[in-house]
Amino acid sequence: MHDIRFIRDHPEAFDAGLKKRNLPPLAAELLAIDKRRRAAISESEAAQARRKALSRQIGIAKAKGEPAEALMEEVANLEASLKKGEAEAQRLDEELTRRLEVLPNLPFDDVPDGTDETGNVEIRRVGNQRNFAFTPKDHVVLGEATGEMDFAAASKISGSRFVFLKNRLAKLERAIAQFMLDLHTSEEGGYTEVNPPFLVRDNAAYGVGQLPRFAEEMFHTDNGFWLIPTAEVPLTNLVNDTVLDEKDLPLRFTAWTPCFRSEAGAAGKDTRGMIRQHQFPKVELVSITTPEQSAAEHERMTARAEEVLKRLGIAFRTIVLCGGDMSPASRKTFDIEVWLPGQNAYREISSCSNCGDYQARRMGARYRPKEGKGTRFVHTLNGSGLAVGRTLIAVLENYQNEDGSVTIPEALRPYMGGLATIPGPVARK
RNA sequence: GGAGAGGUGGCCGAGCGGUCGAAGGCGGCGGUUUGCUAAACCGUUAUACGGGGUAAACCCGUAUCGAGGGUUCGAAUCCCUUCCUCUCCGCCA
Repeated sequence: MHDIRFIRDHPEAFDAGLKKRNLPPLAAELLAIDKRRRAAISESEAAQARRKALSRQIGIAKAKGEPAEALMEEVANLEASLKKGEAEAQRLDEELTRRLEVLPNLPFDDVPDGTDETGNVEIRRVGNQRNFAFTPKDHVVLGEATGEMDFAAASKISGSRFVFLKNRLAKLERAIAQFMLDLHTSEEGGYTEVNPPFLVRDNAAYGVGQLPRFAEEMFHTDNGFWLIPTAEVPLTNLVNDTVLDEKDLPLRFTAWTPCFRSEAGAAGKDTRGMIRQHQFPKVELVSITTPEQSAAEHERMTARAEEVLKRLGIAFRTIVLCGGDMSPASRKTFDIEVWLPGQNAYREISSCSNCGDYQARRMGARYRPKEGKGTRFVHTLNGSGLAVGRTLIAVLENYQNEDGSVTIPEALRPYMGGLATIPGPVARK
Protein backbone atom coordinates (compact mmCIF):
# COMPACT_ATOMS: atom_id res chain seq x y z
CA MET A 1 0.00 0.00 0.00
CA HIS A 2 1.38 3.39 -0.95
CA ASP A 3 1.39 6.54 1.14
CA ILE A 4 -0.59 9.18 -0.72
CA ARG A 5 1.44 11.87 1.01
CA PHE A 6 4.62 10.46 -0.46
CA ILE A 7 3.02 10.67 -3.89
CA ARG A 8 1.91 14.23 -3.16
CA ASP A 9 5.44 15.25 -2.15
CA HIS A 10 7.36 13.20 -4.72
CA PRO A 11 5.13 12.62 -7.75
CA GLU A 12 8.06 12.29 -10.11
CA ALA A 13 9.83 9.74 -7.92
CA PHE A 14 6.60 7.77 -7.69
CA ASP A 15 6.15 7.70 -11.45
CA ALA A 16 9.82 6.81 -11.91
CA GLY A 17 9.27 3.82 -9.59
CA LEU A 18 6.24 2.73 -11.57
CA LYS A 19 8.29 3.02 -14.73
CA LYS A 20 10.79 0.55 -13.29
CA ARG A 21 7.82 -1.74 -12.85
CA ASN A 22 6.95 -1.11 -16.50
CA LEU A 23 3.77 0.70 -15.52
CA PRO A 24 2.50 4.01 -16.89
CA PRO A 25 2.70 7.16 -14.72
CA LEU A 26 -0.23 7.50 -12.33
CA ALA A 27 0.68 10.28 -9.92
CA ALA A 28 -1.34 12.99 -11.65
CA GLU A 29 -4.44 10.81 -11.81
CA LEU A 30 -4.15 9.70 -8.17
CA LEU A 31 -3.50 13.22 -6.94
CA ALA A 32 -6.61 14.45 -8.75
CA ILE A 33 -8.68 11.93 -6.81
CA ASP A 34 -6.84 12.90 -3.64
CA LYS A 35 -7.61 16.55 -4.19
CA ARG A 36 -11.32 15.92 -4.55
CA ARG A 37 -11.17 13.57 -1.59
CA ARG A 38 -9.60 16.18 0.67
CA ALA A 39 -12.07 18.84 -0.38
CA ALA A 40 -14.93 16.48 0.43
CA ILE A 41 -13.41 15.67 3.80
CA SER A 42 -13.04 19.33 4.74
CA GLU A 43 -16.59 20.08 3.74
CA SER A 44 -18.02 17.11 5.56
CA GLU A 45 -16.02 17.80 8.69
CA ALA A 46 -17.17 21.41 8.81
CA ALA A 47 -20.80 20.24 8.77
CA GLN A 48 -20.07 17.68 11.46
CA ALA A 49 -18.47 20.35 13.62
CA ARG A 50 -21.63 22.46 13.36
CA ARG A 51 -23.86 19.56 14.31
CA LYS A 52 -21.65 18.67 17.23
CA ALA A 53 -21.75 22.21 18.59
CA LEU A 54 -25.51 22.43 18.23
CA SER A 55 -26.10 19.08 19.90
CA ARG A 56 -24.01 20.22 22.80
CA GLN A 57 -26.14 23.35 23.13
CA ILE A 58 -29.28 21.23 23.05
CA GLY A 59 -27.94 19.16 25.89
CA ILE A 60 -27.16 22.26 27.93
CA ALA A 61 -30.57 23.80 27.19
CA LYS A 62 -32.41 20.64 28.19
CA ALA A 63 -30.41 20.33 31.38
CA LYS A 64 -31.52 23.83 32.27
CA GLY A 65 -35.09 23.05 31.28
CA GLU A 66 -35.03 25.61 28.49
CA PRO A 67 -36.73 25.02 25.13
CA ALA A 68 -34.48 23.59 22.42
CA GLU A 69 -36.85 23.29 19.46
CA ALA A 70 -35.15 26.01 17.43
CA LEU A 71 -31.78 24.37 17.82
CA MET A 72 -33.16 20.97 16.93
CA GLU A 73 -34.68 22.34 13.79
CA GLU A 74 -31.38 23.83 12.77
CA VAL A 75 -29.70 20.45 13.09
CA ALA A 76 -32.49 18.83 11.09
CA ASN A 77 -31.77 21.25 8.27
CA LEU A 78 -28.13 20.20 8.25
CA GLU A 79 -28.98 16.53 7.94
CA ALA A 80 -29.25 16.15 4.16
CA SER A 81 -26.03 17.93 3.24
CA LEU A 82 -24.28 16.18 6.09
CA LYS A 83 -25.19 12.72 4.85
CA LYS A 84 -24.28 13.60 1.29
CA GLY A 85 -20.92 15.07 2.25
CA GLU A 86 -19.99 12.07 4.37
CA ALA A 87 -20.92 9.65 1.62
CA GLU A 88 -18.91 11.59 -0.93
CA ALA A 89 -15.83 11.73 1.27
CA GLN A 90 -16.06 8.02 1.98
CA ARG A 91 -16.58 7.14 -1.66
CA LEU A 92 -13.49 9.06 -2.77
CA ASP A 93 -11.43 7.65 0.07
CA GLU A 94 -12.36 4.11 -0.91
CA GLU A 95 -11.66 4.82 -4.55
CA LEU A 96 -8.18 6.03 -3.68
CA THR A 97 -7.48 2.99 -1.49
CA ARG A 98 -8.70 0.67 -4.21
CA ARG A 99 -6.35 2.28 -6.69
CA LEU A 100 -3.38 2.29 -4.33
CA GLU A 101 -3.65 -1.20 -2.87
CA VAL A 102 -3.18 -2.99 -6.18
CA LEU A 103 -0.06 -1.05 -7.16
CA PRO A 104 3.31 -2.75 -6.61
CA ASN A 105 5.97 -1.34 -4.34
CA LEU A 106 8.51 1.10 -5.78
CA PRO A 107 11.89 -0.46 -6.60
CA PHE A 108 14.97 1.14 -5.07
CA ASP A 109 17.05 3.26 -7.42
CA ASP A 110 19.81 0.64 -7.57
CA VAL A 111 17.40 -2.03 -8.88
CA PRO A 112 18.21 -2.70 -12.54
CA ASP A 113 15.71 -1.87 -15.26
CA GLY A 114 14.10 -4.68 -17.18
CA THR A 115 10.82 -6.30 -18.08
CA ASP A 116 11.54 -9.95 -17.28
CA GLU A 117 14.21 -12.31 -15.97
CA THR A 118 16.57 -11.36 -18.79
CA GLY A 119 17.00 -8.01 -17.04
CA ASN A 120 18.33 -9.57 -13.85
CA VAL A 121 21.96 -8.96 -12.96
CA GLU A 122 24.34 -11.51 -11.47
CA ILE A 123 26.29 -10.05 -8.57
CA ARG A 124 28.39 -12.99 -7.43
CA ARG A 125 29.22 -16.64 -8.00
CA VAL A 126 30.33 -18.82 -5.15
CA GLY A 127 31.82 -22.31 -5.33
CA ASN A 128 32.83 -24.31 -8.36
CA GLN A 129 30.48 -26.32 -10.50
CA ARG A 130 31.51 -29.89 -9.94
CA ASN A 131 33.34 -31.65 -12.76
CA PHE A 132 31.84 -35.04 -13.46
CA ALA A 133 33.82 -37.88 -15.03
CA PHE A 134 30.47 -39.23 -16.21
CA THR A 135 27.24 -37.71 -17.44
CA PRO A 136 25.33 -36.57 -14.35
CA LYS A 137 21.72 -37.69 -14.02
CA ASP A 138 18.90 -35.49 -12.86
CA HIS A 139 17.16 -36.04 -9.53
CA VAL A 140 14.21 -37.83 -11.11
CA VAL A 141 16.38 -40.54 -12.63
CA LEU A 142 18.40 -40.85 -9.44
CA GLY A 143 15.39 -40.96 -7.15
CA GLU A 144 13.14 -43.21 -9.20
CA ALA A 145 15.94 -45.74 -9.77
CA THR A 146 15.97 -46.52 -6.08
CA GLY A 147 12.21 -46.25 -5.67
CA GLU A 148 12.64 -43.67 -2.96
CA MET A 149 11.15 -40.87 -5.06
CA ASP A 150 7.75 -41.94 -6.33
CA PHE A 151 5.84 -39.62 -8.66
CA ALA A 152 3.56 -42.38 -9.96
CA ALA A 153 2.18 -43.16 -6.54
CA ALA A 154 1.63 -39.48 -5.80
CA SER A 155 -0.23 -38.90 -9.05
CA LYS A 156 -2.62 -41.76 -8.29
CA ILE A 157 -3.51 -40.14 -5.02
CA SER A 158 -3.12 -36.40 -5.61
CA GLY A 159 -2.46 -35.86 -9.31
CA SER A 160 0.46 -34.09 -10.88
CA ARG A 161 2.94 -31.87 -9.04
CA PHE A 162 3.10 -34.11 -5.97
CA VAL A 163 5.65 -36.65 -4.88
CA PHE A 164 6.23 -39.38 -2.32
CA LEU A 165 9.64 -39.45 -0.73
CA LYS A 166 10.49 -42.64 1.08
CA ASN A 167 13.15 -44.13 3.24
CA ARG A 168 16.52 -42.32 2.93
CA LEU A 169 15.15 -39.52 0.78
CA ALA A 170 12.36 -38.75 3.21
CA LYS A 171 14.91 -38.67 5.98
CA LEU A 172 17.31 -36.58 3.92
CA GLU A 173 14.65 -33.95 3.37
CA ARG A 174 14.03 -33.76 7.10
CA ALA A 175 17.79 -33.65 7.74
CA ILE A 176 18.19 -30.70 5.39
CA ALA A 177 15.42 -28.77 7.11
CA GLN A 178 16.83 -29.49 10.56
CA PHE A 179 20.29 -28.47 9.45
CA MET A 180 18.94 -25.15 8.17
CA LEU A 181 16.91 -24.45 11.29
CA ASP A 182 19.87 -25.21 13.55
CA LEU A 183 22.05 -22.87 11.51
CA HIS A 184 19.53 -20.02 11.57
CA THR A 185 18.71 -20.35 15.25
CA SER A 186 22.38 -20.52 16.26
CA GLU A 187 23.90 -17.49 17.94
CA GLU A 188 25.45 -16.52 14.65
CA GLY A 189 22.13 -16.88 12.82
CA GLY A 190 20.09 -14.99 15.39
CA TYR A 191 16.63 -16.13 14.30
CA THR A 192 13.89 -17.32 16.61
CA GLU A 193 12.31 -20.59 15.59
CA VAL A 194 8.56 -20.42 15.08
CA ASN A 195 6.04 -23.08 14.29
CA PRO A 196 3.14 -21.19 12.72
CA PRO A 197 -0.34 -22.06 11.49
CA PHE A 198 -0.48 -23.30 7.90
CA LEU A 199 -3.99 -21.97 7.35
CA VAL A 200 -4.66 -18.24 7.50
CA ARG A 201 -7.53 -15.82 7.10
CA ASP A 202 -8.07 -13.15 4.48
CA ASN A 203 -6.60 -10.34 6.52
CA ALA A 204 -3.26 -12.12 6.94
CA ALA A 205 -3.04 -12.81 3.22
CA TYR A 206 -3.97 -9.19 2.53
CA GLY A 207 -1.38 -7.87 4.96
CA VAL A 208 1.59 -9.29 3.06
CA GLY A 209 0.09 -8.39 -0.31
CA GLN A 210 -1.01 -11.88 -1.42
CA LEU A 211 -4.54 -10.57 -1.61
CA PRO A 212 -6.18 -9.19 -3.60
CA ARG A 213 -3.68 -9.84 -6.42
CA PHE A 214 -2.76 -13.49 -6.01
CA ALA A 215 -5.93 -15.23 -4.92
CA GLU A 216 -5.69 -17.69 -7.82
CA GLU A 217 -2.16 -18.71 -6.75
CA MET A 218 -3.34 -19.96 -3.37
CA PHE A 219 -5.44 -22.93 -2.28
CA HIS A 220 -8.59 -21.98 -0.44
CA THR A 221 -10.72 -24.11 1.86
CA ASP A 222 -14.48 -24.05 1.61
CA ASN A 223 -14.73 -22.52 5.07
CA GLY A 224 -12.59 -19.54 4.21
CA PHE A 225 -8.99 -20.41 5.02
CA TRP A 226 -6.03 -19.92 2.71
CA LEU A 227 -3.27 -22.52 2.72
CA ILE A 228 -0.04 -20.62 3.15
CA PRO A 229 1.99 -20.28 -0.06
CA THR A 230 4.99 -19.44 2.14
CA ALA A 231 5.64 -19.08 5.87
CA GLU A 232 6.22 -15.40 5.13
CA VAL A 233 2.47 -15.00 5.55
CA PRO A 234 2.09 -16.11 9.19
CA LEU A 235 5.58 -14.96 10.25
CA THR A 236 5.24 -11.41 8.96
CA ASN A 237 1.72 -11.14 10.32
CA LEU A 238 3.08 -11.91 13.76
CA VAL A 239 3.45 -8.14 14.12
CA ASN A 240 0.23 -7.06 12.45
CA ASP A 241 -1.80 -4.43 14.27
CA THR A 242 0.91 -3.84 16.86
CA VAL A 243 3.10 -1.01 18.04
CA LEU A 244 6.59 -2.29 18.80
CA ASP A 245 9.36 -0.68 20.82
CA GLU A 246 12.41 0.33 18.84
CA LYS A 247 14.62 -1.40 21.39
CA ASP A 248 13.03 -4.74 20.45
CA LEU A 249 14.00 -4.41 16.78
CA PRO A 250 15.07 -6.14 14.71
CA LEU A 251 12.87 -9.18 15.19
CA ARG A 252 14.03 -12.27 13.32
CA PHE A 253 11.82 -15.32 12.80
CA THR A 254 12.44 -18.60 11.03
CA ALA A 255 10.04 -21.44 10.33
CA TRP A 256 10.03 -24.75 8.50
CA THR A 257 6.66 -25.25 6.88
CA PRO A 258 5.04 -26.82 3.89
CA CYS A 259 4.08 -24.29 1.23
CA PHE A 260 1.04 -24.73 -0.96
CA ARG A 261 0.81 -23.19 -4.41
CA SER A 262 -1.74 -23.81 -7.08
CA GLU A 263 0.81 -22.90 -9.77
CA ALA A 264 -1.98 -21.43 -11.85
CA GLY A 265 -0.39 -19.95 -14.92
CA ALA A 266 2.59 -22.29 -14.72
CA ALA A 267 0.99 -24.97 -16.92
CA GLY A 268 3.65 -26.86 -18.82
CA LYS A 269 6.46 -25.25 -16.81
CA ASP A 270 8.84 -27.54 -14.92
CA THR A 271 6.46 -30.45 -15.23
CA ARG A 272 9.23 -32.95 -14.65
CA GLY A 273 10.39 -33.81 -11.17
CA MET A 274 10.33 -31.97 -7.90
CA ILE A 275 11.23 -28.50 -9.11
CA ARG A 276 7.70 -27.10 -9.05
CA GLN A 277 5.20 -28.80 -6.78
CA HIS A 278 1.82 -27.92 -5.32
CA GLN A 279 3.29 -28.65 -1.90
CA PHE A 280 6.89 -28.21 -0.86
CA PRO A 281 8.78 -27.67 2.36
CA LYS A 282 10.67 -24.44 2.91
CA VAL A 283 12.62 -22.83 5.71
CA GLU A 284 11.66 -19.18 5.75
CA LEU A 285 13.40 -16.15 7.23
CA VAL A 286 11.52 -13.00 8.22
CA SER A 287 12.94 -9.81 9.74
CA ILE A 288 11.13 -6.82 11.16
CA THR A 289 13.34 -3.73 11.29
CA THR A 290 13.46 0.04 11.42
CA PRO A 291 13.66 1.84 8.07
CA GLU A 292 17.31 2.65 8.77
CA GLN A 293 18.23 -0.99 9.35
CA SER A 294 16.42 -2.66 6.50
CA ALA A 295 19.02 -2.39 3.74
CA ALA A 296 21.76 -3.86 5.94
CA GLU A 297 19.35 -6.52 7.20
CA HIS A 298 18.59 -7.44 3.60
CA GLU A 299 22.28 -8.12 2.92
CA ARG A 300 22.56 -10.04 6.16
CA MET A 301 19.55 -12.20 5.42
CA THR A 302 20.83 -13.03 1.96
CA ALA A 303 24.22 -13.91 3.43
CA ARG A 304 22.57 -16.23 5.96
CA ALA A 305 20.71 -18.02 3.17
CA GLU A 306 23.93 -18.31 1.14
CA GLU A 307 25.65 -19.75 4.18
CA VAL A 308 23.47 -22.85 3.90
CA LEU A 309 24.81 -23.65 0.44
CA LYS A 310 28.36 -22.78 1.45
CA ARG A 311 28.22 -25.31 4.23
CA LEU A 312 26.70 -27.89 1.93
CA GLY A 313 29.50 -27.24 -0.54
CA ILE A 314 27.24 -26.57 -3.51
CA ALA A 315 27.92 -23.91 -6.14
CA PHE A 316 25.51 -21.03 -6.51
CA ARG A 317 25.18 -17.53 -7.84
CA THR A 318 23.31 -14.57 -6.47
CA ILE A 319 21.43 -12.19 -8.70
CA VAL A 320 19.53 -8.98 -8.15
CA LEU A 321 16.14 -8.98 -9.82
CA CYS A 322 15.20 -6.24 -12.23
CA GLY A 323 12.11 -4.10 -11.67
CA GLY A 324 9.97 -6.19 -13.99
CA ASP A 325 10.78 -9.53 -12.33
CA MET A 326 10.34 -8.61 -8.66
CA SER A 327 7.28 -9.58 -6.65
CA PRO A 328 4.92 -6.64 -6.09
CA ALA A 329 5.57 -6.12 -2.38
CA SER A 330 9.34 -5.89 -2.83
CA ARG A 331 11.58 -2.87 -3.19
CA LYS A 332 14.62 -5.01 -3.95
CA THR A 333 15.09 -8.74 -4.29
CA PHE A 334 18.11 -11.02 -4.36
CA ASP A 335 17.62 -14.48 -5.78
CA ILE A 336 20.04 -17.25 -4.95
CA GLU A 337 20.35 -19.79 -7.73
CA VAL A 338 21.84 -23.19 -7.06
CA TRP A 339 23.82 -25.17 -9.59
CA LEU A 340 21.89 -28.23 -10.77
CA PRO A 341 24.11 -30.49 -12.91
CA GLY A 342 21.13 -32.62 -13.91
CA GLN A 343 19.62 -29.57 -15.57
CA ASN A 344 22.96 -28.00 -16.45
CA ALA A 345 21.57 -24.76 -15.09
CA TYR A 346 21.37 -22.47 -12.10
CA ARG A 347 17.89 -22.59 -10.57
CA GLU A 348 16.24 -20.39 -7.96
CA ILE A 349 16.51 -21.81 -4.46
CA SER A 350 15.94 -18.63 -2.45
CA SER A 351 14.44 -15.21 -2.90
CA CYS A 352 15.20 -12.49 -0.35
CA SER A 353 13.14 -9.32 -0.48
CA ASN A 354 13.14 -6.00 1.32
CA CYS A 355 9.51 -4.91 1.34
CA GLY A 356 10.10 -1.53 2.96
CA ASP A 357 6.93 -0.33 4.69
CA TYR A 358 4.58 -1.70 2.02
CA GLN A 359 3.42 -4.69 4.07
CA ALA A 360 3.65 -2.76 7.34
CA ARG A 361 1.11 -0.24 6.08
CA ARG A 362 -1.27 -2.98 5.04
CA MET A 363 -0.87 -4.81 8.34
CA GLY A 364 -0.69 -1.82 10.66
CA ALA A 365 2.75 -2.77 12.00
CA ARG A 366 4.44 0.19 13.65
CA TYR A 367 7.08 0.99 16.21
CA ARG A 368 7.80 3.79 18.62
CA PRO A 369 11.15 5.44 17.84
CA LYS A 370 13.52 6.01 20.75
CA GLU A 371 13.79 9.65 19.71
CA GLY A 372 10.88 11.82 18.79
CA LYS A 373 7.14 11.43 19.08
CA GLY A 374 4.57 9.27 17.43
CA THR A 375 4.98 6.00 15.59
CA ARG A 376 6.50 4.89 12.32
CA PHE A 377 5.88 1.90 10.12
CA VAL A 378 8.41 -0.92 10.41
CA HIS A 379 10.18 -2.42 7.45
CA THR A 380 9.60 -6.09 6.68
CA LEU A 381 11.92 -8.51 4.93
CA ASN A 382 11.51 -12.11 3.95
CA GLY A 383 13.66 -14.73 2.32
CA SER A 384 13.91 -18.44 1.83
CA GLY A 385 16.60 -20.02 3.87
CA LEU A 386 16.22 -22.22 1.75
CA ALA A 387 13.58 -24.02 -0.26
CA VAL A 388 14.06 -27.49 1.21
CA GLY A 389 12.70 -29.49 -1.74
CA ARG A 390 15.03 -27.80 -4.18
CA THR A 391 17.92 -28.19 -1.76
CA LEU A 392 17.22 -31.92 -1.77
CA ILE A 393 17.41 -31.88 -5.56
CA ALA A 394 20.66 -29.94 -5.40
CA VAL A 395 22.22 -32.40 -2.96
CA LEU A 396 21.20 -35.39 -5.06
CA GLU A 397 22.41 -33.98 -8.33
CA ASN A 398 25.65 -32.45 -7.06
CA TYR A 399 26.68 -35.35 -4.83
CA GLN A 400 25.74 -38.22 -7.11
CA ASN A 401 28.21 -40.94 -8.00
CA GLU A 402 28.45 -42.89 -11.23
CA ASP A 403 26.66 -45.92 -9.78
CA GLY A 404 23.64 -43.84 -8.79
CA SER A 405 24.58 -43.62 -5.15
CA VAL A 406 24.67 -40.24 -3.45
CA THR A 407 27.34 -39.10 -1.03
CA ILE A 408 25.85 -37.23 1.90
CA PRO A 409 27.49 -33.85 2.53
CA GLU A 410 29.45 -33.74 5.77
CA ALA A 411 27.20 -31.08 7.23
CA LEU A 412 24.14 -33.33 6.95
CA ARG A 413 25.61 -36.57 8.28
CA PRO A 414 24.89 -35.82 11.92
CA TYR A 415 21.24 -35.52 10.91
CA MET A 416 21.35 -38.82 9.03
CA GLY A 417 22.57 -40.92 11.90
CA GLY A 418 26.11 -40.73 10.52
CA LEU A 419 25.14 -42.22 7.15
CA ALA A 420 27.76 -41.29 4.51
CA THR A 421 26.13 -42.58 1.36
CA ILE A 422 22.68 -43.29 0.04
CA PRO A 423 23.21 -46.48 -1.92
CA GLY A 424 22.42 -46.61 -5.62
CA PRO A 425 20.12 -49.14 -7.31
CA VAL A 426 22.79 -51.77 -7.99
CA ALA A 427 23.98 -51.93 -4.43
CA ARG A 428 20.47 -52.70 -3.27
CA LYS A 429 20.03 -55.87 -5.25
C1' G B 1 -21.67 -29.70 17.90
C1' G B 2 -24.46 -27.74 22.77
C1' A B 3 -24.53 -23.79 26.66
C1' G B 4 -22.65 -19.29 28.52
C1' A B 5 -19.30 -14.78 28.94
C1' G B 6 -16.81 -10.98 26.64
C1' G B 7 -14.36 -7.55 22.90
C1' U B 8 -12.60 0.01 25.66
C1' G B 9 -5.89 3.72 24.89
C1' G B 10 1.34 0.43 24.52
C1' C B 11 -0.85 -3.21 28.44
C1' C B 12 -4.66 -4.09 32.40
C1' G B 13 -9.30 -2.19 33.70
C1' A B 14 -13.86 1.44 35.06
C1' G B 15 -17.59 3.79 32.49
C1' C B 16 -26.27 6.87 34.64
C1' G B 17 -27.75 8.43 26.18
C1' G B 18 -25.30 14.77 26.82
C1' U B 19 -18.48 19.06 28.07
C1' C B 20 -16.06 11.06 27.50
C1' G B 21 -10.61 10.63 23.98
C1' A B 22 -12.78 8.32 27.90
C1' A B 23 -11.70 7.26 35.72
C1' G B 24 -7.91 4.25 37.94
C1' G B 25 -3.57 1.18 37.60
C1' C B 26 0.82 -0.62 34.95
C1' G B 27 4.44 0.64 31.48
C1' G B 28 6.99 4.92 28.96
C1' C B 29 8.91 9.96 29.23
C1' G B 30 10.42 14.55 32.16
C1' G B 31 11.48 16.31 37.04
C1' U B 32 12.26 16.44 42.67
C1' U B 33 14.66 13.74 46.47
C1' U B 34 19.22 10.54 46.49
C1' G B 35 26.77 9.06 47.16
C1' C B 36 24.91 5.41 42.88
C1' U B 37 20.79 2.25 41.95
C1' A B 38 16.09 1.23 43.83
C1' A B 39 11.94 3.26 46.31
C1' A B 40 8.85 7.52 47.08
C1' C B 41 6.65 11.96 45.26
C1' C B 42 5.18 15.65 41.23
C1' G B 43 4.10 16.25 36.22
C1' U B 44 3.36 14.20 31.48
C1' U B 45 1.97 10.37 27.97
C1' A B 46 -3.30 7.56 22.06
C1' U B 47 -3.88 7.06 16.79
C1' A B 48 -5.54 8.33 11.97
C1' C B 49 -7.23 11.89 8.71
C1' G B 50 -8.26 17.16 7.14
C1' G B 51 -6.76 22.42 7.66
C1' G B 52 -3.01 26.14 9.24
C1' G B 53 2.19 26.74 10.12
C1' U B 54 9.08 27.14 8.34
C1' A B 55 7.87 19.24 5.17
C1' A B 56 10.26 21.40 12.85
C1' A B 57 7.81 22.86 17.32
C1' C B 58 2.97 23.86 17.68
C1' C B 59 -2.32 25.28 16.78
C1' C B 60 -7.49 24.26 14.97
C1' G B 61 -11.05 20.59 13.34
C1' U B 62 -13.09 15.61 12.53
C1' A B 63 -13.13 10.55 13.47
C1' U B 64 -11.81 6.32 16.40
C1' C B 65 -14.29 2.31 22.73
C1' G B 66 -13.81 -5.29 17.38
C1' A B 67 -16.43 -4.30 12.38
C1' G B 68 -20.90 -2.75 9.70
C1' G B 69 -25.83 -0.81 9.89
C1' G B 70 -29.95 1.53 12.83
C1' U B 71 -32.61 4.62 16.72
C1' U B 72 -31.64 9.82 18.56
C1' C B 73 -30.71 16.79 18.20
C1' G B 74 -26.71 13.78 20.54
C1' A B 75 -24.31 6.70 21.24
C1' A B 76 -18.45 3.60 24.40
C1' U B 77 -23.44 3.54 26.62
C1' C B 78 -29.90 1.43 23.34
C1' C B 79 -31.34 -2.01 18.88
C1' C B 80 -29.91 -5.26 14.64
C1' U B 81 -26.20 -7.87 11.78
C1' U B 82 -21.41 -9.76 11.63
C1' C B 83 -16.38 -11.09 13.00
C1' C B 84 -13.29 -12.56 16.83
C1' U B 85 -11.79 -14.28 21.79
C1' C B 86 -12.59 -16.94 26.26
C1' U B 87 -15.09 -20.62 29.72
C1' C B 88 -17.89 -25.19 30.53
C1' C B 89 -19.96 -29.78 28.33
C1' G B 90 -19.66 -33.29 24.27
C1' C B 91 -16.53 -35.29 20.43
C1' C B 92 -11.66 -35.98 18.65
C1' A B 93 -5.42 -36.11 17.06
